[in-house]
Amino acid sequence: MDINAQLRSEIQKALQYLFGTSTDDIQLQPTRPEFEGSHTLVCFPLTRISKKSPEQTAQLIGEYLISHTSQVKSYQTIKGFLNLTLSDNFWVGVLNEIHAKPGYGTFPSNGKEIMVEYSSPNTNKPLHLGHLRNNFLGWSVSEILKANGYRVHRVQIINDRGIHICKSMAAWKLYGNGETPESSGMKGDHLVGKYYVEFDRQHKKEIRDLMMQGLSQEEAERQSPIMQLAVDMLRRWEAKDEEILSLWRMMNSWVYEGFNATYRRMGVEFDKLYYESDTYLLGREEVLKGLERGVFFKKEDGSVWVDLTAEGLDQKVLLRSDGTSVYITQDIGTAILRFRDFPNIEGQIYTVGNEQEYHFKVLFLILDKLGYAWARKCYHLSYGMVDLPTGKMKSREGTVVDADDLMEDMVRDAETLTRELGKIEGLSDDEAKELFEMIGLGALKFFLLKVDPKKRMLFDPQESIQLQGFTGPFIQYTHARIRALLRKAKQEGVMSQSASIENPAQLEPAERQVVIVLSRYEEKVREAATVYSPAILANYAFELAREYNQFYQTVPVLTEPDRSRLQFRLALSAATARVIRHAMSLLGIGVPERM
RNA sequence: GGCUCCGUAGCUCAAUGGAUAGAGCAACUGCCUUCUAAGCAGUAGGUUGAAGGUUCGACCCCUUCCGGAGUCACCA
Repeated sequence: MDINAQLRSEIQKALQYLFGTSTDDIQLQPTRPEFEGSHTLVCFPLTRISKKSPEQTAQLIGEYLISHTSQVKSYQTIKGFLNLTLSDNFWVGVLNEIHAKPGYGTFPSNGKEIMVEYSSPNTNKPLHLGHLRNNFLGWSVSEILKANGYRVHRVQIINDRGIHICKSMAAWKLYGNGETPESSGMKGDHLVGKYYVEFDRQHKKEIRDLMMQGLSQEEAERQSPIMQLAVDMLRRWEAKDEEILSLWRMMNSWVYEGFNATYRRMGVEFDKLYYESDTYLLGREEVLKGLERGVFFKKEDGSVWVDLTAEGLDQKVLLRSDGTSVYITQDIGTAILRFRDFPNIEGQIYTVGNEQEYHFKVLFLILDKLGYAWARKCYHLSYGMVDLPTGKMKSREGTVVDADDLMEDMVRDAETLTRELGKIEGLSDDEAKELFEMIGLGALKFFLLKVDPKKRMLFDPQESIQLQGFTGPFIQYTHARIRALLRKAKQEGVMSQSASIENPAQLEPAERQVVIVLSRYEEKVREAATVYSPAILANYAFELAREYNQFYQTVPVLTEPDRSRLQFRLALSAATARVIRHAMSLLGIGVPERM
């Protein structure tokens, strides 16, 4: 089945036969579309072995492959490139295998477990566009790893404590008049976010007033009454003051309810949630243990540090002089707790923005220093920020794109266009609604996933609602069209009963191209996992859909009189629909039966 | 300032050190009396930020420079 591996081994045999020695460095690549063939052997590096020119080397190998293998039908050499054309017979066999393999694209269990963290929001405001990229990425990478045979645990760390939530609490206490999600009809996370914004407004106002009275900016920021209230709340929270704790629990519960609704619509789930309030103390203990063992050191003021100068970094504080935790302290605790909870995982993948690259470098080094072997298997899945045409998203400047609003907009646009195109006849209201949701979310997810995660990307709302070209809906549409075709074939009774495909005498170029693209799917699933990039599959799904559309446009299916050709085309269509569905599901995107 | 990442068509993005650097959008031209035109075919668009170097071969590796972003908190 693995065509590359087959060819590689045949080529190695050829080298052995022709030149008396071989190499593992066989450079096989897809043939460029402007040339004949499907696989290209780059022969320049082989001249060391052959002691001949690249052209001659290519020629000799080509001749050998034709006479010694069943699959290579002809070859063409251009400069040092050996382009191999495989027989149509072989390609029919390939399609047969794909067709007969329901799990094409899913690999058997490799016995390994892995943990993927994503989302991990603060609890003081609703999710935004950046969280969407994060969540879609985390979900998709999890699906990709599962398809590659891993058992995956999806988790997040919820940053539920700290000054940020106390700010929302303080503003609510002062100005909320007991407002609740029920009384206001507002989603809980948005309600709490409203008071976070309110805090900032008040804080700024108080700073202005205090500075007018002659205080410095820094003093004013600290002495502002609302800031002092928030800081006091944080102190009382750490002292387990019941009044504060119950306010904190109440407001966080509002947020969780809101988050859950957002996650539901996004289509993401988690196997286990970790809360910072549960792990920061463990982190503190671990740091203290490390201090005893001499892994860390204490400064005169009582603060605890790690020295990473030997690793090319600097010194990092782990506990403040008053003994309290900093950000990284709880991450240490969380990591250790997770490996206790899931002793069989071989590592963790942290889906976190690239602004925290330094942080994770430090974290993994610390865990390593503490003697945890798994630290070396931890990976920061670092992704680039999402920018707007107006520049960077800034919550304080109100330029943040809200996740709920955006999803709503996308679905509404999908609905408008679908109605305009008159594509909802025959659908019930529920079915239509489901379709709009699938298209809107599909467009959004695809837009965010088609770019290499590592790269920062621009989110242009105008472009994201596009449903043509390199988009999710284009691929969904291709799938729907195939399904319609297959329904009709069944209805007309032209669908073959036999499981295997008959061999048409010769393939149309468009048919052959589709099979070639289909045959590359599993290596793409592998590659996506090794580089943690859903973009690989997004690009692949697009390429497949495009290739199929070309076939669909140029080759008739249902009206084809030749029985074996008809069956081949139906099988080709069915396999394409299945691979599209599979690839899209790895992106977290559904595909419709009609649209 | 130190470190890291990024500069590819007007815009958004592709391209394991390999062929004439490819798609989508936008622009322009065609194709619905045949399986869904959210489609297909075509035209135009490039000194891959600049200059050197390594290599049979460089968007990719190395050096310098220019431009942009991130980071270097007893913030998270």
